[in-house]
Amino acid sequence: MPRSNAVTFTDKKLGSLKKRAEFLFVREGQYRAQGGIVIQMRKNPAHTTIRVGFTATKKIGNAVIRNRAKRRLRQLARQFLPQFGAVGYDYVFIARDSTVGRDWACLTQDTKKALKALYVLSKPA
RNA sequence: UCAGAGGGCCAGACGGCCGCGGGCUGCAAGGCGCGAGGAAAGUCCGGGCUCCAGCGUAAUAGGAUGCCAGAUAACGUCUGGCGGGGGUGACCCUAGGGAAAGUGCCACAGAGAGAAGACUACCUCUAUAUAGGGGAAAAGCUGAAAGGGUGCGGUAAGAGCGCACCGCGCCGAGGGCAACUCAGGCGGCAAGGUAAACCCCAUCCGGAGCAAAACCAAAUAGGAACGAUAUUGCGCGUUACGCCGCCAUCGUUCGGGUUGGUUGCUAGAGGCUUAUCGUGAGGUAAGUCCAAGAUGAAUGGUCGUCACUCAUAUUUAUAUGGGUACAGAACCCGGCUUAUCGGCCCUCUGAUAUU
Repeated sequence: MPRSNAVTFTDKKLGSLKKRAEFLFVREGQYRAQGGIVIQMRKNPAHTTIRVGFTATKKIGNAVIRNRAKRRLRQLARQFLPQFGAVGYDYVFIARDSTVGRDWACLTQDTKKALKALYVLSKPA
């Protein structure tokens, strides 16, 4: 059976990062911290789709807090990555202390600004 | 009404919009239905299940448990009872076997601390205003603890020295399955305490865990299986005995570690209702229901209305703002422990008021 993320996606469906090695790979790329969110990005020549992963460390809180933060990040990714993400890049969304408590409207603005800034970096002159 | 004791339950509700993970159905588009907890937590006990060359019997070491009876698959859990302690009471607490098997410890103070003791005070004798001898455990002092308590008799002064009551120890008819209880009798009353100190006794216990384990696909060797020959003791298992297994050579066949996927994976010591047996934990029978299954890991995001509650303001009913815990399944059950905003219900006890 072929690996699901090896299939060439033509729609806007997002792939996901699953291995620790993949997260470490993205960490070496560009990053942008904005308000209640940190986004990392790196070009991955092996894929022609947008892939995304989520990180919430123990520094943020217990399991309930971390899961809640990841759900909000996942919701943000669904809303904005198909529109503002760069194809062929891997993204990692990292939760901060303020991710859970921050107003949802502010969080969406943070995400849009961060993604736009990173999109510019993905198209070097 | 106030104060308190025991037990049970809930864990904000509803609706838009946008989404997620399984299942069923459909050629497809889609449709239908399901989707966190009382602790899912800590991983502290007990099981099921899976694997590990072991299995049976016995023993050693180690660990756990420790009044009695019962419940249960099992337990260190639960139920009922007994003993001890606390409370006016409802009720609560209790590791509660053995100290004449042995070892250790009991500081300091104090005259004396375990077959105790004479410092002061007391009684008495001898010389005589002080010293010495004797009696004595009643008073003082010390201490956590001073070798039964109170009263009467008794005496030089005293003392279980004698007696009564209380306490204690031993025996014990009768009651109880048992722990134990107890009518009565006997003994003048003891060489203490500590075993969540070592220890002794009784009972129980193999280890690792779903990242267990099985299968499929890809890719590769030091291996694995079967058959034949060889038959020595060695190795594995904590040890001994018994049974069994492995071992060297040849031939044939198949293929580790790792990665991905599938199974394990949710119908079970299952929930609910009724009947019945039992003081109860629970047992039995009938009916009925199917209730998450992810794997960088779904069960959500956001907005609105209402509910509860807190603060502030005042027109005492509204406005504004805040809050609505602890916490997230990861193979599954039975418990224990810990965390928890706010609220509701039931039963019982004491006090006060009224009738």
